[in-house]
Amino acid sequence: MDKEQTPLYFQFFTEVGILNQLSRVGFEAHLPMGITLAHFSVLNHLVRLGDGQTPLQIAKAFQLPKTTMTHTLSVLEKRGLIVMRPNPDDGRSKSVILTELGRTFRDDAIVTSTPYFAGFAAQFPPEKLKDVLPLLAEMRGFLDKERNG
Amino acid sequence: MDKEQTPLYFQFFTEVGILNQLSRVGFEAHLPMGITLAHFSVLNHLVRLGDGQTPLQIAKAFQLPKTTMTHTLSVLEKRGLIVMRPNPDDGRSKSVILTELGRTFRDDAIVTSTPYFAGFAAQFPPEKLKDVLPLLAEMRGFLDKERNG
DNA sequence: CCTATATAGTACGAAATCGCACTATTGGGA
DNA sequence: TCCCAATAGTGCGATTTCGTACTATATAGG
Repeated sequence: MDKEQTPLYFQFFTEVGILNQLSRVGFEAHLPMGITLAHFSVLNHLVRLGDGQTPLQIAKAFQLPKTTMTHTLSVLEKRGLIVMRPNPDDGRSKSVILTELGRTFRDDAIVTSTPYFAGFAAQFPPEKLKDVLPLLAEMRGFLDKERNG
Repeated sequence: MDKEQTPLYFQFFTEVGILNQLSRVGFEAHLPMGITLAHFSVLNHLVRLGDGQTPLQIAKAFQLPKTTMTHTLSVLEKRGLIVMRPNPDDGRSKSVILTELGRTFRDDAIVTSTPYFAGFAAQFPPEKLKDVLPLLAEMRGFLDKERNG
């Protein structure tokens, strides 16, 4: 790699970090007090891909350490948004199940945050996102592969 | 906004979050134990834009709360990478100065992390980054503006 | 000049993040 | 069958993040 290019890559990841920071804070402003993006993301993930997954599967989906997921899930369970059942297929494992409250909570959060996304969408139409999403996903895949192998 | 589009925006910000997560962990693996991306970013910022800035200026540059920056700077000072001087122009404020150790530490970190970026650069050449950087910067600007007013 | 309001930084406490070490369980050989 | 290495989850402690409230200083308006 040309040495001159290094700052460009720093800048790119810095920009990604700030974008993440800003979008997180903006979105959390539309969530009920005490609910973080991490909490919502897990609920959303379970609704989209189906519940019954193990904590480790969820942790891997977000590229987070399993201890972080243990903590997040314990908060969600304390709030009655999920329940943790023993995994019938594996005695070491658990099965994360959405409660009815968790499901409606997720749906409500999407509704209340719609204005936030609408403002953003007015400025950045879907086509623009679709242009860059494949690249971001490819980068994610590359870094993921590099991390594991 | 078309309601059908909401998941696209969720997906976009989720992808940004995971990318941030992966790049942070990957980069921190090349930093000395106990040094985080947040620490390095501040040092890098001071080298690039010049030191003598106030804590609040730095916090704003990264869109972080000033209390977070107070903590980060206290760690950097404890490690001898910066010094905090009173700001001669404003008695309420401080002036963040790089030490020689801080400067060389930053330079060394860039060197040791070069292989990490080289692998990434081989897969994603500079042109690809330059294609998306303006859009990301525009998004950052929009969210920043929305946040403040 | 004086007062009120705004601003810079910090102390503090709560929550999130995460590495390490531990337990329980599994599953693949000897 | 019996190990034993690998895996899932958690307890614990250190660090980071960040909101609230506070102190000190600056600045504008009367």
